Amino acid sequence: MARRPLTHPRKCASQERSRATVDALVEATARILVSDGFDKASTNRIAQAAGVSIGSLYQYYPSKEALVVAVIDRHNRQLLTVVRSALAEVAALPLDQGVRALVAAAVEAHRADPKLHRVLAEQIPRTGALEGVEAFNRESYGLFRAYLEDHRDEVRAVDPDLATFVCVTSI
Amino acid sequence: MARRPLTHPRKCASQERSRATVDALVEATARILVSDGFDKASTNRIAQAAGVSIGSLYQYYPSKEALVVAVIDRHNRQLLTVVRSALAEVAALPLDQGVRALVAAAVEAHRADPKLHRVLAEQIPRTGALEGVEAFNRESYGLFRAYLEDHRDEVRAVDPDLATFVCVTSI
DNA sequence: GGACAATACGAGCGATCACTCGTATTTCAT
DNA sequence: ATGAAATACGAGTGATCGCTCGTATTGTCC
Repeated sequence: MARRPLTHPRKCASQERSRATVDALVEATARILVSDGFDKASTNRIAQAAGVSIGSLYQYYPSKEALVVAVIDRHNRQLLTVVRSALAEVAALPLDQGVRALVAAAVEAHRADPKLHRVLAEQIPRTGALEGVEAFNRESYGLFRAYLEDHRDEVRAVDPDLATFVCVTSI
Repeated sequence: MARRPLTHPRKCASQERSRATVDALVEATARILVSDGFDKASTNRIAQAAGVSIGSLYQYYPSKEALVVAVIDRHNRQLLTVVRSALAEVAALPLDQGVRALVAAAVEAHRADPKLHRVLAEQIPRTGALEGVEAFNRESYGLFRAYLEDHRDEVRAVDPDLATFVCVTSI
């Protein structure tokens, strides 16, 4: 049977030292993905850029795909905290101002590293990291939905949140 | 000095046989680019898919990039004939109907092989095929501009053509 | 039919890839 | 202090990459 490459971390880092190693690996992976793209991001180069031996890399991630998935997860977590805090800040504002502020925040968030977002989005199908991404989308959707229902003044449809995310994502 | 890879065909095919070889190579390159993407499209596999030896491939194209450029050029030529005939068909219509028909034609044209278009667009910067693409854009722009000036009824700006192309392209 | 160019062929080269494994070093509970 | 577990290391493996080059085949012209 054709084995699809493993995409889960191999072991969790229990000591301080190894946690630093894992962080360096994920960070270096993101950096190389941005500067060179997925296929030029060889495991050897990632390890070198992270200041970590190739052996240590494979001690924590069983494949190149697993590393990319780790970057995707981290990116999702970061985005989610941004979304959460943005919605919290806006919760009390009237809807039109609130939406305006949210769009501004989203654009700002994506201006941080649009290229990373693009590269990661391209690799989602290849790595099969759909579950995590969908969880992210579900939570964002739920939060925004709650915000909308708190301000059920001028509700036209419940689609706009999705539309907004699609737009921002494709930027 | 760092040599950038050559992107021009190595020699022109003078006999019938070799023209068939070149056609098969470009066709196979397009097919593999669509199905597997740029980096999985190895020259060995392209040659095999074209039913051509690897040696013959390098007799006509000095590099993998040159092959991709050939595919881009062919794609541009095909698109240009579509644009030309669409504008010719629409020349007599009033502006609003004409634009509508043009947009429909553009969408239809891109539905033919959107994935090829996407892959090629991604490789344009890497291959430096900008000249040809810009020539294509210039000609399209010129043709559309002429159409607009023939119907200078409701002209708001001359930008719309560019905007239209950007939109359609990104689809 | 003979000579010469055009075309086609594919084994193979060096580089790089993702990845393994045996070994050295560090951490930490005892 | 000590021994086991955790961590780090990097040379090395087989596969594949882009690409070269010597050779065989086909077409053209006299």
